[in-house]
Amino acid sequence: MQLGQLKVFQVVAQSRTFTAAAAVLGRSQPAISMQVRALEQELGVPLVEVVHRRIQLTAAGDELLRHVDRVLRGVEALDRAMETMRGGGGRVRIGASATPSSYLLPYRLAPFVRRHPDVQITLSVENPAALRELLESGAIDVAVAMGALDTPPWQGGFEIDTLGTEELSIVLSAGDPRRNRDWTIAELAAAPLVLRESESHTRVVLQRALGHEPRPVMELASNEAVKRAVAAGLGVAVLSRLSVAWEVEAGRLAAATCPDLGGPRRVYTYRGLSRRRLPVEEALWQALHDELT
Amino acid sequence: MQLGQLKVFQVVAQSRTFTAAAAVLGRSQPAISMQVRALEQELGVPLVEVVHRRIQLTAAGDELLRHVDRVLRGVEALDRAMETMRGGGGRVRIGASATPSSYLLPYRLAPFVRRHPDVQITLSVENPAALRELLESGAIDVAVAMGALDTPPWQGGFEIDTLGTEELSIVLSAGDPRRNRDWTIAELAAAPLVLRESESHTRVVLQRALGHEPRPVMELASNEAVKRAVAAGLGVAVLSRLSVAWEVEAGRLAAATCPDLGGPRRVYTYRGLSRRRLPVEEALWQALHDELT
DNA sequence: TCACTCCGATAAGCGCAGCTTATGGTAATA
DNA sequence: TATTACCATAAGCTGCGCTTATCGGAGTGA
Repeated sequence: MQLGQLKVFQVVAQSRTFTAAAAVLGRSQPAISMQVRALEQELGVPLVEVVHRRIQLTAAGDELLRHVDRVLRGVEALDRAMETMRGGGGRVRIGASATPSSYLLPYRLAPFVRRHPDVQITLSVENPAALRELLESGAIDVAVAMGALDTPPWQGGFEIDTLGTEELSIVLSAGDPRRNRDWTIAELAAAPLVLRESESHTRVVLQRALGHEPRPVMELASNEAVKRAVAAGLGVAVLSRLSVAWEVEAGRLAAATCPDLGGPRRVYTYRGLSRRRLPVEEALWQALHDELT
Repeated sequence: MQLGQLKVFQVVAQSRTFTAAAAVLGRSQPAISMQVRALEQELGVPLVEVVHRRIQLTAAGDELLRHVDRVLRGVEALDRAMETMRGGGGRVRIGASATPSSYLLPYRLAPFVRRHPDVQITLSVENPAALRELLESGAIDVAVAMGALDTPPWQGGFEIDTLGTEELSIVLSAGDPRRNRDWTIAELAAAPLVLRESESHTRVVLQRALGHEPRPVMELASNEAVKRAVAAGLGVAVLSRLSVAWEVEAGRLAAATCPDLGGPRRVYTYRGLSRRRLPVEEALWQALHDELT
């Protein structure tokens, strides 16, 4: 069965004569007759008959017409969806680790979303290992991570770019006298630490700087929970400077620096290397890096 | 766009390699590659890519797959519907005038419906003029009428058969002394008549027998209403004997005969002459006449 | 009733879409 | 590095489906 045959049948059903249907379809009359007969033979039921020089659907033809209408509407919907894709609409799936997804990406995505209101963006929060896997399997189109993702073992790997820079701050309660100065690594090691779970990138950096796995007094699942813990005087945290900027500005928390943790580090964007991309995907990638100030 | 291409895409999307998809479809690998590429070119979007030796759908391909699933499900539904038609299922539309549709057809249709529980029968009540038009336009497949329908002016007309016989009775109230005997036409002409509306076949017969248009004391829209009027003593009615059999038997009404109205007359069945028929339609036509006792 | 007209069916011919086999190139695997 | 597995390309062929030309038949008007 062919879509063309169904279309022919639909037009025939709405026409008075085969000749008229042929004119509508821009084909010759025998072509129409043959198509309809082929359809009848394939389906094994009579579909049309000519009575009083007018096309008349049989009961089977009547039933078929309903189905054909439904199928062809489905094809039209398909065409429209692809047209949208072609024209720069569609869907982009971003995966990001916690800090950029909360404190960095919203600012970068906002102008893009305003310019492309018909584009649907999905932002999921994952740890770096999951990001690699999702990107590899095609479940996300773009990954954003603070550190370097393991590059895949086979040739090519990912295309990598820089979204911006990020710096770790030592986060203190509001009145802490040790604020606004450089800490040594020894000083940090001696302080009671409130940290995110062990999969987070901050933990990796800390472990490298301390020379051993940090032993936090408390381990919490979100940046916000960590901040509240510090504010409550439970200890000292190490968080992205971006994530505490508002609270420091408002005087609810204080910050210090620690050069031994390494200076500003890049936030990386990843995407498949040789992937064939939709216009939206390309536009979003460009937007992410163009907005860099 | 071709249904075959959509099917190929669907299989490819569910396969790991083009070669595997080709095996499933029983075609060669280049055939699959070409079909997919043709689809991509026609739709103007990339659909699949091969990453890590595995087929990977792009965002557009993912979206397309959903639409393709829907369309192909629609085609399957279509096939099933046609299979039903082919196998003797389906729908038959009958048009009949009031008396046969109430007092004759139910008995004839009952055994057929019992034997074909998946067949949908539509029975609509129409006057003879409407029946002709509906049959002619294909809106009904079979017509049942008491008298002869005007045969269409062009060659062929309808196929006509006899469903059974019917006789007009004079209907009287239960205690009427004039029951159970032959009336003369003059006697009938002198009686106060309660009749159906002027389009009914009974009126045509009466008019012919009386030599003029009958002048009823009351004109009612249904057989049941006429019976109640007679029972209430409003006058005398002329109705099909079949339609009052129950009431006469129960003693609620009485009947008389009138040879001048003509003896038993046939109830005719009509259908289009050269119409191509489904198995159901043929079976119903046969059943209508086979059940004749 | 007969000629006229309109429409669908049939036949012959042809162009092209789409399949096949054969082969080359490339990425993952040992 | 050799091997394997897979996709892309090329060339050739088959057959589907279109076209034009023509016939036959049914409805229409004088």
